[in-house]
Amino acid sequence: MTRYWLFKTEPDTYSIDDLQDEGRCGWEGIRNYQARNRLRDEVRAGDQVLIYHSSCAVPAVAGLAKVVGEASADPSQFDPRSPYFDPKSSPDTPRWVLVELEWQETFPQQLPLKTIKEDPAFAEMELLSRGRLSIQHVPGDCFRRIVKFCR
DNA sequence: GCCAACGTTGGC
DNA sequence: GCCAACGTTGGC
Repeated sequence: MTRYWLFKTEPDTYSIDDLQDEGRCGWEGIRNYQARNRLRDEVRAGDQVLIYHSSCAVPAVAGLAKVVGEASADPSQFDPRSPYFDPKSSPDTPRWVLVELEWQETFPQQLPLKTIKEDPAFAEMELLSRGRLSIQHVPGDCFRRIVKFCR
């Protein structure tokens, strides 16, 4: 069963345009246990992922990607030069995982957080109740509404 | 840049 | 295992 997700990213660090340029990428740097557990236990190949830009002028849903690789050890946790380095993790028992994403669309029209907050149809979005969680579930009807709005 | 909300750490 | 202190996130 295809699931729908929203992954947050700071566009100054990695944006939907970067993903479009690269085509696909390992979604590295998730360092929160609840988000990690979702990546490891729930995110599956074929799932659809809305890419959300946070900590920027207009926080908004900016594009669409697809999961093409399921959870594996995030190499950045072992790299002392990476901002995501975790000295408490080891290759024997990796603490953090990543999934592989493939770019699908960079939306011509972004859907701002402001609009999501104002429209009762988006009341179930985790952006409203669990804004800090970086890997969020998206109800199917919300997903379809968002994609329709943004295209 | 502020600060509220939330997650993590570590002493007990 | 509790919880106070501390650190981080992210909208504004």
